[in-house]
Amino acid sequence: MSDEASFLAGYDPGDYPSIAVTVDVVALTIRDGALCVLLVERGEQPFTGHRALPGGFVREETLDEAALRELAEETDVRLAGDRVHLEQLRTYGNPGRDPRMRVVSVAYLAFAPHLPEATAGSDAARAYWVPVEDAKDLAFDHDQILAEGLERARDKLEYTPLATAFVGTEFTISELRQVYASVWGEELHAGNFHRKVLSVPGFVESTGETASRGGERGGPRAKLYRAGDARLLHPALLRPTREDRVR
Amino acid sequence: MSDEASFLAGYDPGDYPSIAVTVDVVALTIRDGALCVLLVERGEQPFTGHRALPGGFVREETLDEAALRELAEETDVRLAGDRVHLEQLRTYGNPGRDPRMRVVSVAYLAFAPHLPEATAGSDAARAYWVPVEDAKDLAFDHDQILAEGLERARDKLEYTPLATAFVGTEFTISELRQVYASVWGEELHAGNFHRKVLSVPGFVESTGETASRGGERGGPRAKLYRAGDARLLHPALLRPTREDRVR
DNA sequence: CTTGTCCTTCTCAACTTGAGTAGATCTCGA
DNA sequence: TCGAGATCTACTCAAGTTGAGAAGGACAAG
Repeated sequence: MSDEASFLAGYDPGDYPSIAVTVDVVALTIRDGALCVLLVERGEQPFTGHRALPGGFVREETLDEAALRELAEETDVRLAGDRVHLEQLRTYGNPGRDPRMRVVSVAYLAFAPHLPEATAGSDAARAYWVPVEDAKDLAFDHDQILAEGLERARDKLEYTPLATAFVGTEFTISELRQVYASVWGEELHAGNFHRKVLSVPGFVESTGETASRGGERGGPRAKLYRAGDARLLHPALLRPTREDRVR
Repeated sequence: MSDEASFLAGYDPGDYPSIAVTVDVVALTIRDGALCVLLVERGEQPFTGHRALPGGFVREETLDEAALRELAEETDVRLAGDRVHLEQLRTYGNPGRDPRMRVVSVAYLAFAPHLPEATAGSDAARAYWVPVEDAKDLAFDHDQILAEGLERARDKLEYTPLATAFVGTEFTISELRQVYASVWGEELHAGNFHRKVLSVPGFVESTGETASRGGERGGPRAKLYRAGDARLLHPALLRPTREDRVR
C-alpha cells in the first residue's frame, strides 16, 4: 500500500476488513428434458458434505475469465471455452455469508447445450448435474443465488435468443420448444410457438436441411435451423402464466 | 481451488493479489425534463480534475448499505434512505481498471425523484447533477458503467414500474409520460400512453384527487395517481424505436 | 375575452394472440 | 407389412392490442 495511500486519504486499514473476492457459477443445461444445474460436493469445512455451486477465488484475470476457468475445472475445458454462454448474475457480499471471513462473490450464469457427464475437477471435487428441483440445501447462500439465477434465465428466455444456447448449432423448432418447456416448466402450444419463432426477425434462420429422422415416437422429419443474429426478440415470446409474477 | 473452503486450507497469500472492493453508484434523476446523473469532482490522483461516479470502499456493511451510504454522503441523507430506489447493476473487476491496484467495483443504479442540488459530501468532494449527454470522459471505466446503467434504466422502464421512482408519491399521467420521454429521449403519443398506463393492472391507482392547477401552458387539471403494487408491467410499455436495438 | 395548450376519451384499421383444425409424414409394435 | 398414434407445419377464426388521429372540454397567459 504505497500508491494507494493518496487514494485512501485518511484511510485507516483497521477500519476496513480485508475482503476476499470469489466467483460462483450457476451453470445450467438440459438433460433428458430436465433443467439441471452443476453442483460440487464440498469436502471441507464449513458445510462439509453439502453441495455448492462451483466457484473459487479470482486470480490475476478478468471476472469473466475466472468464471470460465472455474467452470472448466469442473467440466470439460474445450466445451466451456467454446459453446458456453456466460453472463454476470449478481454480486453477493453480505457480511456473514461465509462464516470464516468477509467474502464478496460475483455470481455468474452459464448456459450450455447438453454436456457430457461432469468430470471431477483438478482438485478432485465431485461435480455432477442435478435437476434444479432437487438442488436444495446448498452451502452458503447458494440456494438464493440459484433461485435468482433460475429467475433470470426464465426471464431472459422471453426477450432474448438465450434458448439457442441450450441446443446444438443446428436444431428443430421442436427442440427449441422443449427448451422453453423445460425451463419454464410448462408445455407450449406447438403451432403458435412455431409461428412466433419464425416471425421474430433474426431469432432463427433456416439451414435448408431436414432432420435425418422423425420424432422419437413418430411424425415427419422436421426442418433444421440455426441461431440468427438477433440479440433481442421482438416481439418477445411471453410465457403463458404471467399473472402470478406481476405483483 | 474449487470453492471458498480452499482459502484457509492451503491458501498461499502470495498466489493471489489482494483485491479491494468498492461500490460505485449511477444515481439518476430528472431535472427540468432532462435525465441527469450525479457526478463528483476528483481531487486526487489518478484522474485528478476528472469527474467520476460517486463511490468508495465497502466497510462492515452489506453492499446495498455501502451504496446507500456513498450516495448519502454526496447528497441528502434523508432522501437517500427514504425515497431512493436502489438496485445492483453489474460488477466491474478487470485488472488494470484502476492503475494503482486491483479493485473490484460493485456498481449500483439509483433512481430518485427530483432532488435538491447535491451538497458536498463529508469528504468535501464536489458533487452535482449533470445531464447524461454531458457526462463524458469520466474517470476509470465509469463511462462504460454509466452507459450500461442508462441502458438498464431504459430497458426497465418498459417492463417495470420504475418510472414511478422518478416522480413524487402523487403524480399525473403526464408527469409519468414525461419521465418516459426524458429517459428514452423521444416523445410518446399522449392518448395511447394514457390508455396503456391505466390498462396495466397495478401500475398506478387513482387517488381520487385532481391536480391543484392545469398545465404550465394551459389545459385542464389532471387526475392524480400513486404507484400501484405491480412489480412487473403486463403488458409492457414498449418503446417505439426498437428495431435498432434488436440486432 | 381570445388563443393556444393539454387532459382525457373515442374511433378505426392493422396487427398479434390463443385455441383449435387438418393434412402429410414418420416411428413403433403387432 | 400394416395400423395406430405422434409430430410437423400450415391454416382459420375470434378476441385482444397497437399506433395514429380526432374531438370535447378545462385551463393559463396575455
